[in-house]
Amino acid sequence: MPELPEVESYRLALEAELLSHRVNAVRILTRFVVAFPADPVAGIVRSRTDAPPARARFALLLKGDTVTSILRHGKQLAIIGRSGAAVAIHLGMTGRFSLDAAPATHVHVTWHLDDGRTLRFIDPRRFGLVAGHESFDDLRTKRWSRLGPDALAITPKLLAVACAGSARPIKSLLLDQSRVAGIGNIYADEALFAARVHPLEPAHNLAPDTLELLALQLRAILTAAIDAGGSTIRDHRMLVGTAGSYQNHHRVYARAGQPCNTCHQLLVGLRVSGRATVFCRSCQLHHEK
DNA sequence: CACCACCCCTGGACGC
DNA sequence: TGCGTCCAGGGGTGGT
Repeated sequence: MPELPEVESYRLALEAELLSHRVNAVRILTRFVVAFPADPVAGIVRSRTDAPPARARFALLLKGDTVTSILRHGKQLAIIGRSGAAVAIHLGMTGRFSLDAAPATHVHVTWHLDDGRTLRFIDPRRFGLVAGHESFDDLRTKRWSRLGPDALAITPKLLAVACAGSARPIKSLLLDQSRVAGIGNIYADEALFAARVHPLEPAHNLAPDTLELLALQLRAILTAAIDAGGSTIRDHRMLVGTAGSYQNHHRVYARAGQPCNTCHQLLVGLRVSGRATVFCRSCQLHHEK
């Protein structure tokens, strides 16, 4: 569920709360969600049956380190320590952070701070990942190099490059993190509606002015969603338990069968790349090149 | 390269 | 109340 706006909201909150704080201790409660790129395949997949991490590995998760910066690319975060170590965090579908002392289930990793607070990584479905890297350079090379340009900084030119030569439906392409990083099912549908683009339109058919509008709408919607603290669907919560409010601005997501806000025709649901997709048949047209 | 089925998981909604 | 079933949908893998 967390897409770029939700992850960026976490980044801003973590920046405000963690910067210049020391991590006294790190605990791994679920080895399953933790990976170290030095492991044979863990650069890509998490290490399922590994022995407990060696003591030195905890330094890669910032034990004894001081947080100096928090970065984001697409839906992934990097928490950087003064030593240079960098922790990559991918929230998957149900991952979240908590600084609450309140008890929680599905807590997998905890960072115990110098002021007594505890940062928790919580993820019921365990699709998320916490990965310790020796440096941000290592993290970027092994993890972020496979991602396309960040969606928040997308330009018509970058979007045109991403779409070039691809006959895939534009919605599939927007969801492909190696083409553009950060867009998930909610914001893909919202941006396509705002740009009046049909989700099944082959990507290479989009005319320059359509690409320009789509890039513009993507940035506008992602920015507005960040300003609203993201979308709160089900129990997604921000760092200290507050909810985002952008779900109140969704115009098509999860609204199949309801009237279009613009033309009042009933919105249509279909599946694209296995994802539930909602669009308006009269507002979102196939475009001719 | 693109698409698909399948898998990793749990919780909430819904029908009976 | 409780049980079975479906759905949510990020992303890796392996097959066609």
